[in-house]
Amino acid sequence: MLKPKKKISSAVIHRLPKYYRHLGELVDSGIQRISSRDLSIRMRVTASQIRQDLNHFGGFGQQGYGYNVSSLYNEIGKILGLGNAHNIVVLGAGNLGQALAQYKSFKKRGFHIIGIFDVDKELEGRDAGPLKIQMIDELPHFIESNDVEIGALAIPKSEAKKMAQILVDNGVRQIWNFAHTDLHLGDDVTVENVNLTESLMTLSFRAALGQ
Amino acid sequence: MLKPKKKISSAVIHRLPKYYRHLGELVDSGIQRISSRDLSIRMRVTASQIRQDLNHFGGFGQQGYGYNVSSLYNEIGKILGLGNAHNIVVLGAGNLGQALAQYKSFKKRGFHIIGIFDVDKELEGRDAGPLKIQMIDELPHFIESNDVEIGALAIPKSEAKKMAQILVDNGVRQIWNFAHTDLHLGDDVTVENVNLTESLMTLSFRAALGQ
DNA sequence: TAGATTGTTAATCGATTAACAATC
DNA sequence: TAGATTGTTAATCGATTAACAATC
Repeated sequence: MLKPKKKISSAVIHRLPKYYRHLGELVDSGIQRISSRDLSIRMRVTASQIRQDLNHFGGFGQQGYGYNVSSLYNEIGKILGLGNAHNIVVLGAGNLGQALAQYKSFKKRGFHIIGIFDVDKELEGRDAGPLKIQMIDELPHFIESNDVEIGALAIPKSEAKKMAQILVDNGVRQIWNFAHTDLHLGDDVTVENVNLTESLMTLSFRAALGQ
Repeated sequence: MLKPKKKISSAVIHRLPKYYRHLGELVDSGIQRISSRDLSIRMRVTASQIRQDLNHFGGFGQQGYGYNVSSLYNEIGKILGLGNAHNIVVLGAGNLGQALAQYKSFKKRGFHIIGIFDVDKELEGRDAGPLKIQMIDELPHFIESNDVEIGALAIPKSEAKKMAQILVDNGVRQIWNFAHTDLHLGDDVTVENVNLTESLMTLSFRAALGQ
């Protein structure tokens, strides 16, 4: 990964994948160069913001020309660490866990779900897409013998803290948390929360406000 | 809904459901009053921010006392519009669509998934939890005869724009978009994007940055 | 009453936008 | 070269934090 000049704000972190997505679309449509202005129109942001954001990581453009689409696409991919594979285990083989395990889009970005685990004996050995559901007590051994970077928690909040701790104790440092609770696992563990109910409440509230 | 004094920032909108969640936990644990300071410690934000946020909607506290937990919980519920039921239809009966249709937590907040639709004839009439999968051409009639507020798009991005337009044409004004594309449907339509792949990329990038 | 804690104004901080010299 | 557009500095805007008078 390219080393950023200074601290990257959360806002920039969230915009990088969007630049990547839009540039991918431009690559697909055969467009070879683009100015910050044209990209800004496409993405509905300001050109200034695009130039500021990119310059956290380096000068990828050329005065008078703009940006080479495919090379910028590749550079942002590198910044986001998409060059290497990222292995994921899913904890919880309910509907959401199974949906995650079978979601096709992750693989395109190098994220591979390589295991799905549950506590329910009933589910042991059942298929979840290409995977077989395993029992949680097999998890430590599985992590040890596979290069697991990310643990996804698709379990009730009552289980979340305990399961997260098992992941962390076995060396997983990235938690993708779908449980409705905040996890505090120490400075060296990164947690990304996805709270679908709160997302829905936000939608409904924004609509009521007319925003 | 209480009428806010001035424009509510996106940051505040996203924090309100978190206040609601934490206050709900306090209610459950039998705590009857709390100061902004104690709540700030619990939620890992500043007390100042809590007081500022709440005062967008009214003065819910009392000097020298703090906030009454259950009454603040109820007030925020009202602000978020949780008093009334919100009906949802899910478009797309793949793994994600089916997971959403069977997700238990929405109902607790008054969000009811009342229909799930797909284009695939193979799926017609199959069970998705308590619902039967219907065909998309039944959607306009379904919306007309039910009070549908929200449409959830759990479909590929190639279909998203067209399906969103069907929803909007039939009067749905809130789109919960899981497809990997931006939708621009006019000022009177509220769109909430949930891009799971981008969420994963964000997690991985933050971990690489050590944030 | 004295102590606690709010609601609100003022200060600070950080992110976004604007401007423009550098340069392809 | 002339025109276009970047990278970057400066200005603005908005959100967060601090401070404190009001008051329960």
